Amino acid sequence: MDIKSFLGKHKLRHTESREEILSLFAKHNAALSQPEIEKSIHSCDRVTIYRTLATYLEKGIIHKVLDDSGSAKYALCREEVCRKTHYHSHDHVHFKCNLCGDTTCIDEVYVTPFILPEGFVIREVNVLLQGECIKCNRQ
Amino acid sequence: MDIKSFLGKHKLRHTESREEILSLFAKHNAALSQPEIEKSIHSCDRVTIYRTLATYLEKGIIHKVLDDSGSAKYALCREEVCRKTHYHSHDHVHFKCNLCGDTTCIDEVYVTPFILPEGFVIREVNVLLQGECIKCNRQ
DNA sequence: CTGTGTGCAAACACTTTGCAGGTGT
DNA sequence: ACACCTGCAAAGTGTTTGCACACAG
Repeated sequence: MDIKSFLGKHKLRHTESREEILSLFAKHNAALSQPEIEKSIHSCDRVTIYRTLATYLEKGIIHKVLDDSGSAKYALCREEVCRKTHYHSHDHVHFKCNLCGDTTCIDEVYVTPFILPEGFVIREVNVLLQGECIKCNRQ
Repeated sequence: MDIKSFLGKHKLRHTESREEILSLFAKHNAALSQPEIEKSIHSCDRVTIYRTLATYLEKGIIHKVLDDSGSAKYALCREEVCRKTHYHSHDHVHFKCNLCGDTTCIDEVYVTPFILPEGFVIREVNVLLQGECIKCNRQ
């Protein structure tokens, strides 16, 4: 899918920074943080990366991924997920490998709904599994 | 339970900072971050709080609580939980209220085991539910 | 007395903000 | 042409480290 028209669909201007950051997300399977993006992309300023992430987050193009690494990580929203519900319900599982450090979205795993005591309202569900991923286990 | 002997049991010296920080955790139901502890305790240095948290974490007295607030939060381990398994398996649910900002441990809710594709090994399960808590909903 | 804990200073890492100038449409 | 995007500088916030001194056991 063409990035230029994708950005247009979200009423965003097509710029080099946005193109590069978005295609970096598309290439990478794992969630990315600003510091990680900065290491891969040298053509734009650090602040631009922060602002682009904020913009993409606002437009529902990426979502925040919980992580204990100290810096916020983000991952591309699957088109289907974003279309399904208006309130971004990213109720899928994230897996963080303690060996390679990658955090990836696992879409195949079903999250059993949580039942809380009456009075609680759940708006968002975040599941982070930590352990060793299939890639590291094979090496 | 007496804090002095509790610390002794973990082979830790009894000091004023440790006493204060531990009793703050005991008093509070919600998870605490270093900045929050610093606001409550003025008798010790900021760095001492970080180091005490690191020590308690190492000894399994507290555990890390996932949160999107930008600063790491910690909560007391329930005695029973820590005794049950040697590898701290804090497979309980955390609930963060978007109104009051408190993150609390919900021990009553059962977490259905997650089944991942072969090759993945799960060492830790973290569930963070976000929404509105019972306290805020009633006001 | 000895090893551990603490305070202070400083550095480091991540993130946000203001402003002037550049660019996409 | 205009609104929006970017770079630079600076400041704000959270966290770690080194070293000398203090104190618990």
